[in-house]
Amino acid sequence: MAQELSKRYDASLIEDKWYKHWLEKNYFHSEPNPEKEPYTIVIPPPNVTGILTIGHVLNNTMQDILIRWRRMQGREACWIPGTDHASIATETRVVNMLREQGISKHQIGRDEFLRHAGIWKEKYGGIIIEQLKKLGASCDWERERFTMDDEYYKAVLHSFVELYNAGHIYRGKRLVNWCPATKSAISDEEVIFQERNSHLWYMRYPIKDSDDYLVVATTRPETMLGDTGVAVHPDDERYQHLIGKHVILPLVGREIPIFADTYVEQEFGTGCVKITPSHDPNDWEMGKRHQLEFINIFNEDASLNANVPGKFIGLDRFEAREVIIEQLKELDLIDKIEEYVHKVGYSERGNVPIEPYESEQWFMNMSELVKPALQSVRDGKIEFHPAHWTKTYEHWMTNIKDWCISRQLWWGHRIPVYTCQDCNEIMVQVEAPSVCKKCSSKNIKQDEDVLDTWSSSWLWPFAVHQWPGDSKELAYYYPTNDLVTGPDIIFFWVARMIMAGHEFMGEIPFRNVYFTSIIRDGQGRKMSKSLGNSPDPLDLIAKYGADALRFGTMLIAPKGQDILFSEERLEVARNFMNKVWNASRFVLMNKAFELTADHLDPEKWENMELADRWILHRLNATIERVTRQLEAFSFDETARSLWDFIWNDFCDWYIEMIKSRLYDGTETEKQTVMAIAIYVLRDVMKMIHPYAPFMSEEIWQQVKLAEEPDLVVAEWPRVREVFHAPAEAKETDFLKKVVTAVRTIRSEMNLPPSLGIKLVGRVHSQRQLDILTKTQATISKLTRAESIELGMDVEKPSFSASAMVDKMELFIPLEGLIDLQKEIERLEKEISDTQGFLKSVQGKLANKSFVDRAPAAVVAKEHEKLDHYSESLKKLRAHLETMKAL
RNA sequence: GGGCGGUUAGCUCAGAUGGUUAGAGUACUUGCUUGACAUGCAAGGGGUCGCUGGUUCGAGUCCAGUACUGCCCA
Repeated sequence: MAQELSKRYDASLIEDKWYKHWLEKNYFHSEPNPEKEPYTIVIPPPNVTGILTIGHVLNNTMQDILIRWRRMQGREACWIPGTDHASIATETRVVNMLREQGISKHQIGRDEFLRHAGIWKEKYGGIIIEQLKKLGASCDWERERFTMDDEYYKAVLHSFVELYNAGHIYRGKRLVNWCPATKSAISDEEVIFQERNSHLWYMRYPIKDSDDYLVVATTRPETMLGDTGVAVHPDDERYQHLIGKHVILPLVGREIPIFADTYVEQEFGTGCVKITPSHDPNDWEMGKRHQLEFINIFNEDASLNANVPGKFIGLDRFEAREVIIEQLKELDLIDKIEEYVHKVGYSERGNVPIEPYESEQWFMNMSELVKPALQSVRDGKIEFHPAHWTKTYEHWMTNIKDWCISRQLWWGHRIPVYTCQDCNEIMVQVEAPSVCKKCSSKNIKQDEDVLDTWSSSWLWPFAVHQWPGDSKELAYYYPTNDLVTGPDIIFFWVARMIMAGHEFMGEIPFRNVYFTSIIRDGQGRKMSKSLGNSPDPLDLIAKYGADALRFGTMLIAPKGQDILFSEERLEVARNFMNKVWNASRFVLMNKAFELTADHLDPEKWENMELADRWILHRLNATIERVTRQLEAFSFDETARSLWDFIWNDFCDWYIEMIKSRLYDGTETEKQTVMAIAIYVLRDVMKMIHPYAPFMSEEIWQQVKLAEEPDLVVAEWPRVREVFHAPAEAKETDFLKKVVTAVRTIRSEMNLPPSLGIKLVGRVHSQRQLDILTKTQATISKLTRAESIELGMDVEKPSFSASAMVDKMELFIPLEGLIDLQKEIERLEKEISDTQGFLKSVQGKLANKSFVDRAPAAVVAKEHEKLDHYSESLKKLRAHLETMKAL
C-alpha cells in the first residue's frame, strides 16, 4: 500500500536514521576486490582539532558525490578519511591554553607538553569527523588515519631516512623565515605578504674622516644596529667618490665599508642602501659576495640581543624602531620621512611579521624531486581541473627553492637524526639507536626539532596503506583516482604529493585534481572568524537539511570562480528538495498497486501516449547528460540538469499531463501511467542520490522492489535505446506551445481560471490535427477548456482572441468577455515581434554572400523561417483586421 | 613587474565545435487556497552580452588592443 508522506519535506526526521543504517550495513567500507575496478579518493585531511567550515562542506560534498556515483556504477569505491596533526596550529593553541593556566611550555618540558597536546587532541580530535558524518560523507571510516598514528609516524620517519640517504636532505645554516611568535622557522609558502601603510625613513650616516654624510633609505630602521656595510650602484655618478670609504654607524659607532654592487637600484630612495646581512635575504647575498661581517642582533622572539649597545638590549623590534628614530632625530640624523606603502611578510600561523633570521635548519633539495612530478603533469598523466592551474603549478615547480622542513616545535614528527655526544657520529634511522654505531657510546642525543606538517601529509595517498610495507591495499588502491582540494594548497600539498608519489612509489598519486573555488560571503568578502561572516554548517544543516546544503552548495559552485555564499541560496535548494519530495508524494499517493518487476518492464506498458514517450526520451537525455557532466567534474551543471528535468519536465509538464488519464482514464491507462511515473522517479532518485543522499534513500525505499538493495548500492541508471523518441519529443513541444498560448491569452485577457472556455484550432497540417486530436483530454485539463474544435478549415469565431502556434491558428471565442482594445494591442505587439523576426531573416537571405557561402543546411533553415514568419504575419494581420472591424 | 581568472537581465550565474531578435534561478508585476507541493501554480516585464578594432556571409562565442576587477607569484 502507498504510504502517505508528509506534506513538507522534513530532513531532520530521516537523516540520522539513514546514516546509521548505512553504517550498520557497512556500505562505506571497501576491501580490495580483484573482480571490480577500484575507485579511490583520499580526503584532504583537515586539521585534527578543527571544526567544519563551509569550505569543507563544498570540498567534501564533491568528494562524496564522486564516491557515491562511482559506487553506484559498480566500482569498488573507497574514500579514505583522516586528519592532519597541523603542527604549528595545534601547538600554538595548546601553548595558549597552557598559558591561560599559567603554565609555560618550557617549564613543563617536552614529554609533559606532548601529554597535554595529546589530551587536547583527544578532546577536539573527533569533532570534525563527526561533523562530516552529519553532512552524509560516505567515507570508509574503518580506514580513518591520523598523520601521527604510530604507523603513519614511522612512515614519515622512513621517508626522511630514505631522502637523507639519497642525498636530498641536508642541514645548513641559512637565513630562514623566522616566526617570532611561535619561535620557529617556517617555509617560504607559509609567509603571507600583506600590504601595509608604513614609512620610508631617510637616515644620515656620517662619513669617516669627513664632515659629510650619506643618506640611506629604509623601511626597517631598527635593523641599522646590525648594519655592516653601505652599498651603491657601481655606475652611480653621485657616489663614485665614496666607494671604498667608510661610514661611522650612528648609535653604534662601528666603522662599516661603502662598496659597489649592481644589485642596488639607483632610483630607490637615495641610491645608497644600508646592508644588514643577518636580517635580509638580499643583504645576506651581498654580505657573502663582499665578505661583510654578519651580526645577528635578535633573540628568537625578535627582541634585541647582546650584539647591540647596552641601552637597546631587550627591546622588542618595534619598540626599538621608535627609540632609534627618536635618538637619531635628536642627533639630527633623520633626513626625512616619507609615507610608504609596501608588502610585509607575515607568518601564516603566528600572524606577526616574519623575521629573516640566520639559523641552522634541515632543508630538502628539490631539484631532482620536481623533475618527474613536472613531467607527469605536462604529459597529462595527471590532469588538473580547471586546466589553467597547470600553469601555476609549472611556474612554481620550475622556480622551486630548497624546502626548510625543520620546525622548532614539539607537536609533530621528531626528526630521526641522532648524534653521538662523544664522537659526533650522526645516525639517521627510524628506530632510535641504543648505542653509537661508531664508538658504542650510549650518550646519544636526538635532534630537538620536528618536521613541517606538509612533509608528513605529502605522503598521504600511500602512507594511509601501511606504507612502506607492501600491503594488498597499497597494490589495489594506489594510485588514487581523483583529488578534490582548494587551489590555496596547490604548492603546500598537491605539488608535494605528486613529488612524493614519484619518489617513493615510482607512480603518480592521483589521475585528476579538481580545484574547488574559494567561498566568500554574499558581499564577496572572504569568510573569516573576525568578520563573523562564516556560517556554521551544522546550523545550516539543522535549518535546511544536509541535502539542501549539499545541493545548494553545488548549485552555486561554478568551475574556477569564487563562490558567493548566502543563505538565500540555500532556501532555493531547500525548496527544490521539497519539490522533489512532493512529486514523489504525488506518485506514491496514486500508486494503486504493489510494485513488481513487471511494472518496470517497458514492454509491458500498454497504450503509451505522446507524453509518456516524451518524458522517457527526456529521461534518456538527462541520464546521458548527468553522467557526462559528472565525468567532467561539472558539479554545478549536473545540479542544474537534475533541476531542469525534475522541476520543469517531470513536475510542471509530465505530472500535469498524466492527471487526466489518472483521474478519468481506464484501469490500463492508470496502470501504465503510474508504472512510467514510478520508473522515471526511480531513475531520478538514483541520479540525485549523490547530491541528496538522505531524501533519495527515503523515497527509494517506497519505490524499490523488495529484492532490490538500498539506494547507496543501487545501480546507476542507463540510457535505454527503446526510449529514444525524437519525433514524439518534437510533437510534445508543439503540444506544450499550444497550452502555453492558451494560458497566455487567459492571463492577459484576465480570464479567471474558473471560467471555462472554448478552443478553436485551425490547424495547418494533418499531423497537427492528429497530435491535438489524440491529446484533447490533456489539453482540456491543462487549459481548463470545456470544448475543443479542430480542423483544417474551421471558421474563425467572430468575436475571439487569437494566437499563432507553428502556423496553426488558435482562437478563443470570447463574446461578451473580451476587452477588444486589449486584444488589438496584443495582436499589434505580436505582429511587431514577428515583423522583427521576418526582417532579420529577409536581411540574411537578401545577402548574396550569405546564400552563397553559408552551409546549405543553414540557408535552408532560414528559408523555413521565412516561410514560417511570413505565414504567421499574414494570419496575424487578418486577425487584426477582423478585430478592428468589430 | 610577471602569471592566471572575471566583466552577459536589479542580484547570482549558464551560454561544447561562431548560425533563431541571448537562457536559468532570484527579485519585480499580474492572476490563482487548480484533487503533490503557497518552500507552490500560471502568465508577464526586464540584458544586445565592459570598451575599441579586426577575422567572417555571420561573433556573447575566435583574434588584437584597452579599461575595470579578483587571485597567485616576485
